[in-house]
Amino acid sequence: MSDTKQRLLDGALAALREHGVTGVSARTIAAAAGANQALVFYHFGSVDDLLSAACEQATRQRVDAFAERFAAVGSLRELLQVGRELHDEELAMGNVSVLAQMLAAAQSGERLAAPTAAALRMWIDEIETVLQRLLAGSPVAEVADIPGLARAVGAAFVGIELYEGVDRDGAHRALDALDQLAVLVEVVDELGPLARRALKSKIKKAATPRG
Amino acid sequence: MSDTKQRLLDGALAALREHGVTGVSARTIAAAAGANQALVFYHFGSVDDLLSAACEQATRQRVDAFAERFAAVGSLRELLQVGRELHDEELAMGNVSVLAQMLAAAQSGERLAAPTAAALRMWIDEIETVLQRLLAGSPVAEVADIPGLARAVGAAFVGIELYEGVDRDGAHRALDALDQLAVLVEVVDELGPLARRALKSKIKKAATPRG
DNA sequence: GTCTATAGTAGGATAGAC
DNA sequence: GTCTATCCTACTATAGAC
Repeated sequence: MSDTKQRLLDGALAALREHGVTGVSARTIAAAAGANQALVFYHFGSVDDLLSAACEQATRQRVDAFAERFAAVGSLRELLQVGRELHDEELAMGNVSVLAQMLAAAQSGERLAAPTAAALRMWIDEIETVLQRLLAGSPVAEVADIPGLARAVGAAFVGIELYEGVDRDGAHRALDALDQLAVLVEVVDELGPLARRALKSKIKKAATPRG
Repeated sequence: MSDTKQRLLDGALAALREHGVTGVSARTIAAAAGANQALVFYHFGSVDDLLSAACEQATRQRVDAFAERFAAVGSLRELLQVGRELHDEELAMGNVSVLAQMLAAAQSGERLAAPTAAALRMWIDEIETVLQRLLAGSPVAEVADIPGLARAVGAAFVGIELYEGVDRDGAHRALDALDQLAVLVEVVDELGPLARRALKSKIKKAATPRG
């Protein structure tokens, strides 16, 4: 990977951070990269392709950087805690959630949809692995589709990142509330075997998955 | 409200739907409204101000249209069900979640932040009212901050809307999983008084809210 | 691979006729 | 209130020198 190409990838993220998805352009990216505007097209063909590549690479790196922490997660609260660390680090790095910006742009920019979905998928896969491990043998696994839950968690996290951008206190309060809710789920999971069996039978009766 | 002004408000939503936040402009809005481009500035001063006004008005209308349905909600599953109806209706109307697009734009467009936050707040307030009613006297209310939960739910919903734009099947699966999870929460809520008291005491011990 | 220059397009915003 | 016309800026993308 040539030095310039990498600088453009980094510049794309920087431009996304600074100007947002509405203000990103070959020119703002090149300026952030300290490179010439024409090189965007020489190396990547189009701005969208550069953004896609940058999102893919950045997400890959962030996911790898958090791999050990995900592997060490032993409870839902700890999973949420890792989520908050991720959230805080992104914030400290000045990231306005690159992924969320890309998702918004991808709603109508069809060419961005697949690369963006792939990037979000990386996070979802990590979450799915953790949930699978945490919830094995729990009543939750009896009723809920784990891959579906992982998708819900990933998407919800993106939503909260966006929310934080317009209401920091509100987002903080939301995360605290989820933390408290996680306590409840864990307590249920730690119920004695008798209570759990009763719970399971109630769940079986109540569970009528909607089509 | 003059006819043209209203057509511009509708046109702003249409342009947001069709071209996304990256493709919206005074020209695309005016085209969608069947009006002259200069009228955007005459009536609203700037594109951002028009977008803010359109988002505010549209959200107000949608919230009002769902008021009775929110009032009729009697369980968490029903709340989720109303959320899905909302989601489906937005989709059928061709809305790519106007609010999510605005949130993305608001991350770096400072002038959009406050109006967008206010619009999201309308949904959050509705959710908060419902949760307050549903969870009164439940173990959940003992541990979790209801306004915080409402914020988490609202933000999560926005995230899922965005996710749907790039992976329809994945979003559907996520919502199904949440539906199944809601069953679990309800079952907990319907536990006998004895089990509930045990739960509460466990919760009290476990609950150590993070600062 | 990197630069300058430029063509062609679209955008925000205003002035002024009607 | 609405329109035309216009200014100026910024954008994508390419051509061609180096």
